[in-house]
Amino acid sequence: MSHMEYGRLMAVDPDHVLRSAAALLTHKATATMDEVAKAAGISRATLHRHFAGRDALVRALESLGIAECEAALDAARLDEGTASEAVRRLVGAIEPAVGLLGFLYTENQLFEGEEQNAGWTLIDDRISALFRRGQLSGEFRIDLTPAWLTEALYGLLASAAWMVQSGKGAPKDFHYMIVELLLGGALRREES
Amino acid sequence: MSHMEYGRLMAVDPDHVLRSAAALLTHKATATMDEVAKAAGISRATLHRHFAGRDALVRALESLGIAECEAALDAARLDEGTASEAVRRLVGAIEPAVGLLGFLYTENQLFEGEEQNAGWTLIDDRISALFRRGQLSGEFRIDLTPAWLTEALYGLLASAAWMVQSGKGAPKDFHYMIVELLLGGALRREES
DNA sequence: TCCATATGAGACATGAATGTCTCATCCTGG
DNA sequence: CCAGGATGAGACATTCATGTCTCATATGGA
Repeated sequence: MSHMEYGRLMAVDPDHVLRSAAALLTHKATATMDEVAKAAGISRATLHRHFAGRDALVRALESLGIAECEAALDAARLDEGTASEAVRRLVGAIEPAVGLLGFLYTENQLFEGEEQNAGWTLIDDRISALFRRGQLSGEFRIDLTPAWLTEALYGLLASAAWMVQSGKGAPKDFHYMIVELLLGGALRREES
Repeated sequence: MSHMEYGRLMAVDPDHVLRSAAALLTHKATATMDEVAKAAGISRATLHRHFAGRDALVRALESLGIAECEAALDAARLDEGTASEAVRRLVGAIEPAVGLLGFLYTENQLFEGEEQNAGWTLIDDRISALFRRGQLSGEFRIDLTPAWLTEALYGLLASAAWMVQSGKGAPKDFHYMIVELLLGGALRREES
């Protein structure tokens, strides 16, 4: 289990370290390796034994983020039911990961020079496919590309997460805000 | 004029320096003071004479971003015509500033510890007032708060800017993508 | 012409984060 | 009980961005 206490001299659980780092870096992206280590309850030396530097740590966090996204995509069962229903399930499933995703998004270190991790492309493709399915079924309008709808979903997730984190919005409204705006837009309708 | 050439030993235009810095930091947020100086065509010493450190430079950029936002709000004439028309004008007017805004958004240094610049609150309030006006006039739905619509606009601006910058979308579609999704949503309508 | 000013170039010190290392200590399995 | 392994604590050097300083030079005004 991942909630056990880690007293001193107990074997380190790399996954526990990663999640502690994610929780810390989510609201303090400039935290030092020492702070990350303290947040995980281990020493800086041990942290460095498991992750050979800040760069490796960020890369590991990226892999964790990709894994959580893929898990959310699986859990949302994007192929079942209407596309709208699938979008609603997706937003709900991905909500626990938005903090980590927001950190990774601002970590421009990941995009400097080298090509981005192929895992993100896979995720983009799966979400784009969902929107395309909705277009083919007649649910979604076709003048907005699936790629844009995907990016827009990311942006709305980030905005809603920011609202909740800054206290300007209630966590219970997170799902409703995103889905309603993404699917319905701001304009008032006479009747649907 | 702001497009003149700055040869050596010519008096420095602080505004030109700021805009060069904004252009550079927009696509390389970790640029050093030396790179910023070179991008502006001046020496690091002179840069430091005008902005006493990176912190001051970022603060100045924040002020510039606020000023550009306010100018966009003025140019968009949010009180005239329908709220939808005002939103369209706003997106068009703020488009040139999205790069700088994106940089400032990821510069979490601005929000660590101290209170955020009151200028942002003013801007938030003006945009929120626009959405509230649309709700009172019956144009916009009332189950989405003005605060959320404002944040959502920010998120969509950032997403669209990212798409354009990464080459996944055409600059000419910037305005259409944002306005159509924000106002109309993804769902297909029979007729409006 | 002459002087004040601003700039460019570069040296230098500082501070912070990082990477590396050693050593004592404590678990855990045999 | 003992040996191997992992950890915590801390010292140490390195790197890099930054802040500060000096000096030579060129510009522009008096």
